[in-house]
Amino acid sequence: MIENLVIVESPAKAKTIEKFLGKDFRVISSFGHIRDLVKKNLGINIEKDFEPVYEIPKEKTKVVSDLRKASSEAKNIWIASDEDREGEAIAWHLAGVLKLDLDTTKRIVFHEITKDAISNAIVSPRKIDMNLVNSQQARRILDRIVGFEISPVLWKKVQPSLSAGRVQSVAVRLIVEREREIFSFKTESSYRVTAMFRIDTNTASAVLRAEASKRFPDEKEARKFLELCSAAGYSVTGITVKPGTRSPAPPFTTSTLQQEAYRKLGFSVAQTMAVAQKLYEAGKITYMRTDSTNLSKLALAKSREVIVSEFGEKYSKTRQFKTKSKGAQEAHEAIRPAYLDNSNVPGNQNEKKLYELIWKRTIASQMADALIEKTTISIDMNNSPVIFNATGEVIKFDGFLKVYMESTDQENNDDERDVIPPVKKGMPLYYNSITASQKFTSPPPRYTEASLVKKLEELGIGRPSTYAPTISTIQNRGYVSREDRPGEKRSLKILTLEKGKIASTPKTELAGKEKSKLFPQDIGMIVNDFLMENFSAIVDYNFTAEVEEQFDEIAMGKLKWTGMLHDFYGPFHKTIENTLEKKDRKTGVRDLGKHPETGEPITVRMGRFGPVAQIGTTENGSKPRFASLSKNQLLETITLEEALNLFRLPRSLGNHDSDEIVVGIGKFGPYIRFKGKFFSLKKGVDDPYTVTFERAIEVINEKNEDDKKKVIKEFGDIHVLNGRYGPYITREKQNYRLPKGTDAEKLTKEECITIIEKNNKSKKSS
DNA sequence: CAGTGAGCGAGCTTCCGCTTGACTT
Repeated sequence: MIENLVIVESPAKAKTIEKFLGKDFRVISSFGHIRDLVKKNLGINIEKDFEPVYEIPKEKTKVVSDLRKASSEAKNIWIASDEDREGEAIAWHLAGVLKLDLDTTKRIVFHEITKDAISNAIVSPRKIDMNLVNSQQARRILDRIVGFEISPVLWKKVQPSLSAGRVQSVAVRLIVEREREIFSFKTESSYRVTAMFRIDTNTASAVLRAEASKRFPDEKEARKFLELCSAAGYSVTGITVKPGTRSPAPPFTTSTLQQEAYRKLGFSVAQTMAVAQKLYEAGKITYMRTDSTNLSKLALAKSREVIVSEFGEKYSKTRQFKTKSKGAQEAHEAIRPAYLDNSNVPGNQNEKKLYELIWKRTIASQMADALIEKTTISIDMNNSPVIFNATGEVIKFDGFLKVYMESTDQENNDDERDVIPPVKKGMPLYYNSITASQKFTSPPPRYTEASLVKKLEELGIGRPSTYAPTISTIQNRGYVSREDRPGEKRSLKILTLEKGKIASTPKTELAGKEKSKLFPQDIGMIVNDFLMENFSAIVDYNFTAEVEEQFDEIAMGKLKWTGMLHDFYGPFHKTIENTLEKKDRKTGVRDLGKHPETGEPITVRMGRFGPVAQIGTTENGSKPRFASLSKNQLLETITLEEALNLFRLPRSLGNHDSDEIVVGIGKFGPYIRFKGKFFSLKKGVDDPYTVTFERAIEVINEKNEDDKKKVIKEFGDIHVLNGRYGPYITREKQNYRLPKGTDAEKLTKEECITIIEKNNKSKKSS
């Protein structure tokens, strides 16, 4: 039996700490919270002053029995859960479940996982802070009330199984509102003029790229200006050289790691967290769910050592960054390598890449500023007030840039900076070419998973442990979807002045191409509008910040937690009742107009099986016709013409071999149906609205030919087929893998049956 | 794999934050 027991939240942390504490201490983990509000029902006695009803969730029973056993064997128990609201509550629940005396239970916290910090903590325990615990209870209960009272209203008024919550509903709102900004955005264009000057009459001399200080609204104005340019004389009128500095970004928090891993490595938010978890469990990095940019003294000293030996003394600059995000609780360090001398680690490709990113970011944060020199040259025209500006940037000292440069969300960076050739004030310049290119304004960008996390963090909504799950939730509910869009070609004009002549070149560019962006879905927009109409206080961007202030007051002992909940619940519950009393349901219905031939009304709305278009009504006994909207069409933006088009499918192409050929659009895109079989139409090759009878037969024959090639052997209902991953056996819609090294061509019926039986056995036994 | 839109209704769904595996393909 070991006398001393320390309980922490994470098993990986337990392992590390046990090493520091030595033989007399046993360290075990609670795996986070061990007790929560009951799963079913509200779990709160509203009338009894919001008394919570707690239970130990099923999946925690084993952990709890292990904890009970360990604590009964120990003489001294330290509870070392994290130093924040949730950690304090975990400590309190532990004390309750393990029947520990609140007055004598030793509560300790580590600010960093080092031997000194841990030994110091052990000798100075405190009591559990009930004010902090109560602020957590208030947070937990408020979230439960919001989620479990609004969601059932959605089931009644919109659709079953929907959900609403303090965090997820705001995330959806951000995406819906951004989409509407994009709908209403009006693209404008103007002409930007850039000149390539040379510094003397010799055509081979150095070139200076400069941009006109004015843009021109249309082609006519641009052309007029180029004509002036053609006749103008140019001279350098000003040279300014400004020194500047650039500083490194702070070390990673969960949110910034997710953003950079997306920008630099293309990781999804969930993927980043999964890879980071692996690195953490292997002891390669510190804890990955943190809102702090702090580095331990040990890490600061070690970084300095590494930087000085790798790059030299002048590259080192020790910095401690202040955490600026709203509502940060700073229970952990920033995310950093556990051992800073390792610039890389063994592991799979993604682990290596993410580790390197973390190493570089951490090291760079402790390096010197980069020194830059920015040069601006202004060039006058002798026949126009418009001036040209050339800018160039020279890095005088690279500093932290030697290791790491933070990326931005902007995709096209027009801001090119060139090397400036030697010029003097008053010097004449001569143009090689001057170009006016049409430039279009772009709408605000759609959110990526990572930029949504950034926005939520700015608003102080959600926590490092919930960013990734929240993003999954709003996708799982069908509120938003992560998609690519091919974009559309758009034509633009370029006017070029060369040797006194202006030529016009038409060009095309791709506009609106999207990769892995979050798009709102119809149900997300309907739910959002419903919440905005009825629960505007909850989806207000400041709601979380306001309740957080009150949680802080509870934590400081200035506000009673049950009183706070009471003040919130009164008006909130009234709103719930008022909303339930309203008769109408929210279907997102839109009237598109009348059928051009029959005059029947045409509407779109959310139906039982999704968004649907409808011609006619059930009035006076007539039967309406229905058609599902296709993917990428929204109730809010579909036009009458597009809706009418939906009713043209499925359509018959006529009979072949005395069977009908039908063309339609299904779940998996456009298809041809013939003799009960489906033949996919390829995107961009065949259009289901215009495909002909002859072409359909071609598609059918091609597919049948391909299918024949797929068959290697046939024994009654057993087929040996060629699949994506090589040959396999199929029988009664079940597929069976071949043992390694089998020659599919030589298989006999008996051998096939043996393989099938073997496969079935191993499935049952496992 | 590739529809469905008559209407009723039993029984279900749902939150946010802590933490990791145990599951399946």
